[in-house]
Amino acid sequence: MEQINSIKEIAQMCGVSASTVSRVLNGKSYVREETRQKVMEAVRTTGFRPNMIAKSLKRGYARTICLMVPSYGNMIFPEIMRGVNQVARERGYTAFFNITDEKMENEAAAYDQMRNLRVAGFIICSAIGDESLIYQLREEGVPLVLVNRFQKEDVGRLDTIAIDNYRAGYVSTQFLLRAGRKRIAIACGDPELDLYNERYRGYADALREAEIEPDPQLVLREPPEGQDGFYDIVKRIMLGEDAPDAFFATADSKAFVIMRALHDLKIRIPQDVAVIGIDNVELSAYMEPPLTTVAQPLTRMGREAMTRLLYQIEYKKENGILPPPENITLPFDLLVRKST
Amino acid sequence: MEQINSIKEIAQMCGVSASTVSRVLNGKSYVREETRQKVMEAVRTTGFRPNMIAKSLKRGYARTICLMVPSYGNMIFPEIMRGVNQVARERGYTAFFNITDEKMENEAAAYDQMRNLRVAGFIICSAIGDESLIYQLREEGVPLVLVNRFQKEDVGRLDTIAIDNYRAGYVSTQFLLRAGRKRIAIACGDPELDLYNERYRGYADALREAEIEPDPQLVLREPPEGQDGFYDIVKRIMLGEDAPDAFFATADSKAFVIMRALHDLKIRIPQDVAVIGIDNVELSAYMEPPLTTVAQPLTRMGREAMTRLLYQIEYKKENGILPPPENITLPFDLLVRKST
DNA sequence: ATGAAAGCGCTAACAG
DNA sequence: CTGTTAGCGCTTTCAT
Repeated sequence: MEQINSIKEIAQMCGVSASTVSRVLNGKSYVREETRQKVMEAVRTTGFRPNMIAKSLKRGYARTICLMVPSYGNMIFPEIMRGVNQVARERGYTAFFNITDEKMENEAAAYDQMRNLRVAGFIICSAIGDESLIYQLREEGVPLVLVNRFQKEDVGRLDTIAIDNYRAGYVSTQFLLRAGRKRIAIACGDPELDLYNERYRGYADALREAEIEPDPQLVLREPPEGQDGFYDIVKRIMLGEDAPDAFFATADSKAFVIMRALHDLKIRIPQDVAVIGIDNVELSAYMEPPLTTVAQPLTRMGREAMTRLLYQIEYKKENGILPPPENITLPFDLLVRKST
Repeated sequence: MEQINSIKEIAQMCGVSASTVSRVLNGKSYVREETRQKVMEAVRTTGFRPNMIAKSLKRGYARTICLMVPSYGNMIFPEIMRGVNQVARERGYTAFFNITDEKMENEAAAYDQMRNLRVAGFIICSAIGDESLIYQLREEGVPLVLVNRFQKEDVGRLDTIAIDNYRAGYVSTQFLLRAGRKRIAIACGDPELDLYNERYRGYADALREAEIEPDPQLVLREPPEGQDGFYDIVKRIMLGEDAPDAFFATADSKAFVIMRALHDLKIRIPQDVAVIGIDNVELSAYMEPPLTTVAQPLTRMGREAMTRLLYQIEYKKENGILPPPENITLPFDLLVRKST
């Protein structure tokens, strides 16, 4: 059983033409049952593998997509990847990944390389910075979906998937308030990421609604070169006057750092200070105490993103253009655990 | 600036032949500087993208590789992926990923699909179970590297990368012993995974060397359907007589569960019971208390795996066959933190 | 129902 | 230094 690498060789074995083999393999056209059997048999015994590269060349694009991920930092991306991968597999697609390490130059290089590979589309958790590359893609008619990270201006112009980050911030803060917390600090994320600004807005609004004016002292921003992120900041603020009695971390990963600092200060959670996060990455439940958090449906986000991307791809094939952008907002869950 | 999709169109624009354009693009052959300029100019202004699919078809395989990952469960895989991705990018390759969710059927399907895509090779963290598929690949001359998960029999037959798991188990246990712990329980991993058996062997040998006969009571095995893994087991053993004074978790993820159980029992770590893990995933440092662990160089493992895979690919191109297998053992570090 | 031929975009002899 | 030709494996008219 030597290496058979082409439809043509199968054809010769069966005494038919390559087109016939192609037809039985794709089942698109009628073939006499007898020849069909014969071909199938040859395919089976030789272990023939259809060459997807050749198919892609003919088709003009590959049944592959690219997933762009900024980092593995806060552990939300593996779960998104998982969802993407599931749907891709179900639909005969394969996913490339690119971890950009939060560098736009890496992301740009990846777009280039991926487009040369004629991927059918992109699922993007973009590095922080300029979005013009993404608009350029869209203008050129490249199917793409932004997950989680996008700007307000993108709504209506690009396809997006996320939770309602404003609500998430609002709900978390309100929950803390209702639990009787008065001085709630917020650990903000990068202000270049709109999702964090939204979460802040929700926080501020919840506070005002409770007739508390947000205290600038309690609005914590990560230092640019922040090795340990909020660690030092938390220590400082807790040692000062008017220390907060709760922290709203705009991401679980930030909550972990905060809890670390609190533990090191021998401050009890939640008796002295409550902590709430957003994400619900897997390990949140294993923190001490287990972290109360707003759960994002991460794997589902990946699934929906891939599903939507495939819709775009198919729509474009039929209509020649991308469908109007759709902005999907997924529901979230407040998971009350022991840190509040 | 209309869409230019082929070298041929560039050629026409410049009044040269396609081969000339190919030559300047690949810089493999001499071209008159003047024509070179002209072509480059045309390429630049048209935004021409060389079609990698066509190149792959010509070459016979694609400059892509496939990374097979069983799950995102214990968080070691994202870091491996990162290393793979880095080297791939440096070397003009792109990586597909497949998350098999620990199901061999998914893995098998992925091998098929990937081979149809003519990937140049595989980096494999295999699902638990039959390895015959992998041997079949090797026999067919497919470049591949196993990372972390492999059997003793694979050594000398397949390319592998891992730490010395026996030593890791030995060192962890010895460390606990030297810290004065007497009754050290071990949380074993799936016995189908040799790396866990090795870690166990190291544990047992360290114990014997200290003239302690391993107590079967203290050898903890995860129940097959273990939702919460070791959670219940730890609770039970701690409540019984002769409770252990230390836990050696054969993976950080297991240590997290153990610590959770201990906290819930109000048992103090490390005063009452010490805990040590293996892996050093990012969050280990944020546990309460921070987890002492044997650090695997995960990103480096990914880098080395990709590097080795590329070596295999190149070797095979030159010699027609795979190089003799190499088994790479990477050094690890004992990171002493507060849980011991 | 099937075959012949052309072509997807590129590279690699082979000529000149 | 450059052009011509053939072919990588497959699909797709267009005939028959």
